[in-house]
Amino acid sequence: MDTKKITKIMKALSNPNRFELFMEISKKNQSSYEGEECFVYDIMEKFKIGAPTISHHLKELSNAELIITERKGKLLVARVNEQTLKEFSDIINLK
Amino acid sequence: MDTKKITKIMKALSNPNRFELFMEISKKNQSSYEGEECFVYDIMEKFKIGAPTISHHLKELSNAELIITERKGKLLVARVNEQTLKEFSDIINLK
DNA sequence: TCGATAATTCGATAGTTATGAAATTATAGA
DNA sequence: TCTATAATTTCATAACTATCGAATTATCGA
Repeated sequence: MDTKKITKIMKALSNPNRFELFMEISKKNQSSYEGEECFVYDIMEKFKIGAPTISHHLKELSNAELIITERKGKLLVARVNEQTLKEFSDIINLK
Repeated sequence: MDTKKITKIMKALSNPNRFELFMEISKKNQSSYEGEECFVYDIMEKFKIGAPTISHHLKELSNAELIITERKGKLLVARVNEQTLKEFSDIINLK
């Protein structure tokens, strides 16, 4: 994981709303939520920001490969990209 | 460590030049360099950016409490704030 | 196929940021 | 006190970003 990739992840998580959004997706991915799916529409209601902005933030998280999104009918399902997260935390620990 | 603090650190490390600057400071803090001090002036020559920009980046890293700076005569010494780095990596690992 | 709902795209805007040139400040040595 | 060097501050600017309203697209159910 090179500087470009790392800083892209950092930037994706540097906006408070986007960070909280990621945390929310991450939380829903926990085992305690097993079986349930993380629909962005549900999450969205927790935030005070509009749909276009959510869409923009999701794209940023997706571009940084922090999440993987998939459409289920009308709804969007998001889940954490464990691979990226692992590589990222490994690097942070090195320092 | 709350969202505001975390995202401030993320932002501080989201600029490639600033990230490399931090890594350089971090590297000089390793045990293999023990005894030597990390003078910003020395580091600066490795980067293609000017002194005012370095100054700006150092302030950002300092504001995020990622580094601690101290003046030694004409030169500036920088070292990693281990406390912040530890708290930060703990949080990244949680996710 | 039509209407409703979820999501995205487009266009605009206010705010932020990285950068450098020029000026200023701090410090050490002569 | 003068000079040279290291660092910071100030100012300007180009580029980027978060956000929203409006328009558009995708999908499902009737």
